[in-house]
Amino acid sequence: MGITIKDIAKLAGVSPATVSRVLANQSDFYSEKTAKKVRQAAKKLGYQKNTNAVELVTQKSHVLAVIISTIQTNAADQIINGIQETAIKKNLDVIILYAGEKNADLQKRALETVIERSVMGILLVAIDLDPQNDQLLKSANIPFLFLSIGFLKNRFPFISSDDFQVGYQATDFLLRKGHTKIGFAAADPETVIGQLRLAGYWKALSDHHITPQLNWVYDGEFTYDDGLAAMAHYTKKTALTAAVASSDLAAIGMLNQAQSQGLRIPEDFAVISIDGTFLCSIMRPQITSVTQSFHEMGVKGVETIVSQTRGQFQSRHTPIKITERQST
Amino acid sequence: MGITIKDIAKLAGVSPATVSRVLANQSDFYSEKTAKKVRQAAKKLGYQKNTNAVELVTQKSHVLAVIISTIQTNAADQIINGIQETAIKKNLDVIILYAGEKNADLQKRALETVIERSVMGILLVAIDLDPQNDQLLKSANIPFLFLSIGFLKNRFPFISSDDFQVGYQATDFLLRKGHTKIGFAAADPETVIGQLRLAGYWKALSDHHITPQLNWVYDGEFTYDDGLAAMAHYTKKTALTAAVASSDLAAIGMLNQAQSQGLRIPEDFAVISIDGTFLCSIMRPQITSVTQSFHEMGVKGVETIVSQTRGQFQSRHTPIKITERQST
DNA sequence: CTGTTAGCGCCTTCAT
DNA sequence: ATGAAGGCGCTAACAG
Repeated sequence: MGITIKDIAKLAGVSPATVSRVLANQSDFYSEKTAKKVRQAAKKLGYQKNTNAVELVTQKSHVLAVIISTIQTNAADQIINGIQETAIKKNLDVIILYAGEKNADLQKRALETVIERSVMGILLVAIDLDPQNDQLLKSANIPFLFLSIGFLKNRFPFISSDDFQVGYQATDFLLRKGHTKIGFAAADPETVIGQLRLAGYWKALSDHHITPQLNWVYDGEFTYDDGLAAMAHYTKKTALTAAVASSDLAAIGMLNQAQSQGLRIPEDFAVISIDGTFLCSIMRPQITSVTQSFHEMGVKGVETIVSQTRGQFQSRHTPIKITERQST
Repeated sequence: MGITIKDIAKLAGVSPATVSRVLANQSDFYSEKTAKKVRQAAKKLGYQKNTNAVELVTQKSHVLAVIISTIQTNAADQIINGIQETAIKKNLDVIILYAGEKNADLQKRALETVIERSVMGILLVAIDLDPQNDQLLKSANIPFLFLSIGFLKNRFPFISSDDFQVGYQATDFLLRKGHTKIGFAAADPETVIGQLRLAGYWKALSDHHITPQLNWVYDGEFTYDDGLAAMAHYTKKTALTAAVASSDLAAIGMLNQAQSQGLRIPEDFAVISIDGTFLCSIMRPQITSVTQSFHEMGVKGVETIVSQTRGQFQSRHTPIKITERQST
């Protein structure tokens, strides 16, 4: 294959060990003179270190793995940017693997890939881990952390928004705007996120002594099409004046459906979305949102992984805020 | 660290060599009986193979690396999906690395990371490689291919749309709609893509005996803000009735700017965008686009890499088509 | 400051 | 069908 330190050693007239020391910058273990010789030889030969060999012997890696579900919204980009920025500062290389959408096999495969390479840490972004993979993840003995998706009990450590608060504040905002008939659209009740947000929605309503009707909640899976369907349902079957959309894309679907039925936003119907990605600002009307701190999730995620090497991490919440735009 | 084949060998009462053969599924090299014993022991111990060791000795990898520039549009998602789907079929694992935006250092770092691990192939998606990294890429002796971004001379092999045709057909479409004063907005003249599309734009105009004025072309970098600025420029300084937007995001910027100035789309101003991602369908008005085959680029990219292991690949174009929507 | 030695975990001839 | 032995490229004591 390629050039090895032996080749360099020969050319520079030193031992492989010395070459290794120079190339690893183990300062104070060699003279500048030999160092120069070695570096020259390395460059001349076009040497590329063999990381497999290095990691095999050192039992260490400076690779941080990010396992991510198929991107639904652009939230993931922000998280990844946060990860990337922070990782660079810590001199870590990050590799990203896709694990599909609720696909246990792909999840397993991605996990195995990174575990077999004994990366120094694993960040799971927007991954709804299939329980059958729990053991695999745990037994790998590699620090890991979930981002963006939390858990009810203490299944695994995570960093996410406080999704109960997300649901609560979105609803509360609409309430304060004077709405009393408020829908909750396109969230997936099978996910922890969906459940928590729904609970927040209920609580906000109940705090205002409002009893939601059953069909105010229209389930979905956070998608554009779900938003479309939700709004069609609302206009046909309910007398709502506002709704919480489970994602930016769902909100866009709702807006488009509303528009095609001749509804004015926000006069006839107000929508607040959850996420607050750039989509909210480029749509017309611009979409009011509960804005999550995706970038910060990435930053904190890396910092947490780096901070310790063993043991469970403490789960945490990143801030959320209401960004008022034109759809409410 | 972890469990090794030696541990399994001991537990199963066989030699490490046998364990290796069983676990690598080298059929016909062992009896079913011992195989069963070995597999049982492996599972019981929670064995995870050490890929570093495997690749070190076999000098082979089944990891395909994707180096990608910071995502500007959602085109990259489609490419990655194509890559992922195809890679799975070929039993390859794919890892994705970010290389920032025109950042020679990050590019270099990403390249080194994957080269040092001697991946079996490198796909460079939307990467405008800094010339100082050319040598690194070439000398690594790893099959590679650029996706989505092409080159003028034969610098490197690539798969992309025919960007001259992209510019030509976008313009020609507007021409056939009856427009004679057509702008070309927000493309980066420093990129090959920008240059080719501009050339196509000119040619289409000249084929219709139209001489474009200098300020019909408004440079940018394919962004939303560039679209905004371009439209502001056009309405103030020109008498255009239509324009080609360099990307979906740029088109959205143009539309929003037009709307805020009270222009009707497409009656007062028509826009055709380049890319054709989902953004085109969720915007109102929906945006007519030159639609690229991003998914196919990913598929073909993997297939090409897998097809051979040495030598330069043949550059190719993937199809483009006009998708007419509401903005023209 | 530098060379020698002994592996890291695995695969792969070569024997048996 | 299985075991023993050597080595992939590199680092980390241990000597000097």
